[in-house]
Amino acid sequence: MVVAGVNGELRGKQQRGVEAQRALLEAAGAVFARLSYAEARLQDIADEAGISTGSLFFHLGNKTDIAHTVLATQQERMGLVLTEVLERGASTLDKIIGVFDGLAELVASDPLVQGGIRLSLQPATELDVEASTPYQEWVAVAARLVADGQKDGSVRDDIDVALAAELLNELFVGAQVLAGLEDSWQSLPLRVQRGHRLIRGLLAPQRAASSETHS
Amino acid sequence: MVVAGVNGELRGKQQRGVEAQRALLEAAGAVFARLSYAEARLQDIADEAGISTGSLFFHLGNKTDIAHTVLATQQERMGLVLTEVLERGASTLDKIIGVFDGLAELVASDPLVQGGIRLSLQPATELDVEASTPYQEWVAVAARLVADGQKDGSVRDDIDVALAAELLNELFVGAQVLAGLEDSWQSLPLRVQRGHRLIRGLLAPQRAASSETHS
Amino acid sequence: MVVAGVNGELRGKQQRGVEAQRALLEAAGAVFARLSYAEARLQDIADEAGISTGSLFFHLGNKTDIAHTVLATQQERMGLVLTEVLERGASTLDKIIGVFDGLAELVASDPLVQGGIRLSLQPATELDVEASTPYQEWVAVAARLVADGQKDGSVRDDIDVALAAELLNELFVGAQVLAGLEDSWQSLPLRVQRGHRLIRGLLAPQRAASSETHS
Amino acid sequence: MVVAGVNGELRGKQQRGVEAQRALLEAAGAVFARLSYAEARLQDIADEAGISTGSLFFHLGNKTDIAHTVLATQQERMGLVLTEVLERGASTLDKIIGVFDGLAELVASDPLVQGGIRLSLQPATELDVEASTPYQEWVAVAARLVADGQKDGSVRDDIDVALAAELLNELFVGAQVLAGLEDSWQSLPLRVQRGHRLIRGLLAPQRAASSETHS
DNA sequence: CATGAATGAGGTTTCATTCAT
DNA sequence: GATGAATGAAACCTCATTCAT
Repeated sequence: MVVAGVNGELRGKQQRGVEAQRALLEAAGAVFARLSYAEARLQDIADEAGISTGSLFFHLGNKTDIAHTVLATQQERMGLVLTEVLERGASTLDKIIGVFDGLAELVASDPLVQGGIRLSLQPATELDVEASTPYQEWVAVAARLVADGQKDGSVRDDIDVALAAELLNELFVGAQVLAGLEDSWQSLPLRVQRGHRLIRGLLAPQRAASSETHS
Repeated sequence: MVVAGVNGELRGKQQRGVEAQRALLEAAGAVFARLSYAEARLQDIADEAGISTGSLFFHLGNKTDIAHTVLATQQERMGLVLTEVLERGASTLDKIIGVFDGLAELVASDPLVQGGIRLSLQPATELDVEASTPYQEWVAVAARLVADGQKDGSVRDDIDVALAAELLNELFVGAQVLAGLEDSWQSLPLRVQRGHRLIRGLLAPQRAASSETHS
Repeated sequence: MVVAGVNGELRGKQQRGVEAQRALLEAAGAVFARLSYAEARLQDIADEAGISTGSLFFHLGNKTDIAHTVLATQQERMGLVLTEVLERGASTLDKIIGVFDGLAELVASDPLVQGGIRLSLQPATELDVEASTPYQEWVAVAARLVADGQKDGSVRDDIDVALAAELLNELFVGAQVLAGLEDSWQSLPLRVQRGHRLIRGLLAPQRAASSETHS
Repeated sequence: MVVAGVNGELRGKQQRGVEAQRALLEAAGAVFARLSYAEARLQDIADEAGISTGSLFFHLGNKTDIAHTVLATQQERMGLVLTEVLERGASTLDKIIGVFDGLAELVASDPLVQGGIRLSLQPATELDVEASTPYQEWVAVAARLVADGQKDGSVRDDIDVALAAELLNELFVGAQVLAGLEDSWQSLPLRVQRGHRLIRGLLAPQRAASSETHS
């Protein structure tokens, strides 16, 4: 059938284009993960992807366009982890910890996400503006979860929700940064795990006190 | 004495040189505080200091030299805060918190230190290597303090020293990074203060439990 | 006849090709009319024609090929106007003025001709050579017409034919250029009309003197 | 005297800078005189001036900056010719013709002015806006002169001032363009001289009719 | 010591042209 | 025939570094 042929061709070409774009993005993320925005050369990205700089421009546009797309994709993937964890049946406190673990796992295994993190931590004049806003969003997410936990009883009542959210965020960001410097995020899941006790101590109801945090 | 006179003159010249160098370093730090290493132009630093690029080279050398000197000076100043706090008569736990407060104050008020922080958080290929080691040193400092606290009884016994040191470091780094993004570190002292309760909850002996952390 | 059929088919195909080529040429002319040769991108032409760059090459070849074809077509169309006007029954002086009017009308209404004008007025290293020769041809045409006018009495005798031809050409070129800058040649017919009196004053026999040129 | 020395040095440096800038501008004008804006490479200009592209940027800035400066300098030089001619004691009609001659001489001998002309005749998207306005100014100048001529009697009364100014402009622009194509403006003074009779025929009072225009 | 003009390598971006589909 | 992804050369621009004054 001609129609089918045409469709197939179109899908084939689109498919190729989309795939190439995805591959290029991964390469870009990997480069931004190990070089600062200004230091990363488009040539590096093109080499990493095995294509020419001309094609790079064709598919992803500007250097700033590339960075923005990496950032957007990173947010998307982190958002996916969030929703996936939230769908699990568990106490809210367990979900909070699950989110940390899930994100740590994602960061440790996905170079594009690593690149996004590096980008969002830099003061790149060319990108700025929305670079820092994601962190505010994550604080909001944390606050919502803590409040939910208070409703279902898995988080103690006498806690300042905003403060707790801020501290959780600082802790995670600190772990991210240090893991990034130390071993390219390979140790992030471990670092997060080592923080479980502190988090439970901070959030869990008083019963047994926060003795878990301690050896 | 003639010799003394000559020495005095020399010292005067050296002095002048040192002062000029110090002023240039401050300018460099301020620039690195708002621009990434690769984005910062030597012209920017020269402009900020009100001198010519030629003089900049004469006094501070290479771009990498400049960055290294900024980093070294930052470490020096942070070290000064540390020793100063440790000399105070107080329980070790109070000293730990005092160090955090002192460093936060320093970071918030000293552009050169801000520049050093930015530099040490970047994956600048040209600098690297020793960039990340300072953080390990601070972890070691924290570990030593926690252990001291256990000896004088201001820190609970049943704690994993290394783990606690790591967590303290992560918390401080996270606060640093987020304060840097949010308002150029102006909010860092406040952020650190808001963490006091969590730290006491983590470290203080069990008596009243960690109820302080909560509102 | 089979042969005829084949021929017809071929002619049909050729016909289609020729039509497509013509449409593409119009698009090319329109682009060259508003962008300099070097600034005009083949992509612009393809977009204007609503086809792909690949097809553009198939039909029109090189960028230089395209420009040359536009120039040739422009000359062709201007030549058509010339022969058409010359076939009218009228005094030679009226024909001269008629040629000016006809060309002005053509330029104002035909984007391809506009493109050709722009191309022939540029010092495009890639094209050059023959770009300027057309103007010499038009001077020759003018000279021939002025001489003819002297023979049929519609042009005064005591005139330097070559000089008059040169001046007529300068006047027309000047009007073209200024109309092009001012409003994309929309005002060219008007500009030429406003020159009628000057031309008649220059060429017409002495009877009433050149009082017509004046208000 | 120290002050004198400092002043001398400053003036020396400034002097050098200004001279270098002037030399570069001349080179830029020469290049724009033979290549279209888009075709002219900064390398060409730097080569013509015997310096590096870096210095070119240092002294003249952007490519657009360079073009704008060339255009401004061209206008300035043409304005100088205008005022110089107008200061001569002569009838207004003679001044009008004197302006044409003076400008023709300038154009023929000054490569920077030639470059300015080429630039102002191109539809360079990057420059546009003020590129075409100079011509309107010259029409205004012509109109003023023609009106002045009517007052002192050197120009006939029964003439449409605006129309005459427009025609004079067209004639000069046409001569410019054709002389540029033919022999890089070397023939422009001659071309303008050959137009003297036509101009006098157009503007001079009726007495002897415009018989001068004719051989 | 200080200045700022000069350099040149290197980065980003553009675009004519080709070719597999 | 038609498409558009791919290429690579070349253009513009930036900036660390040097050096004559």
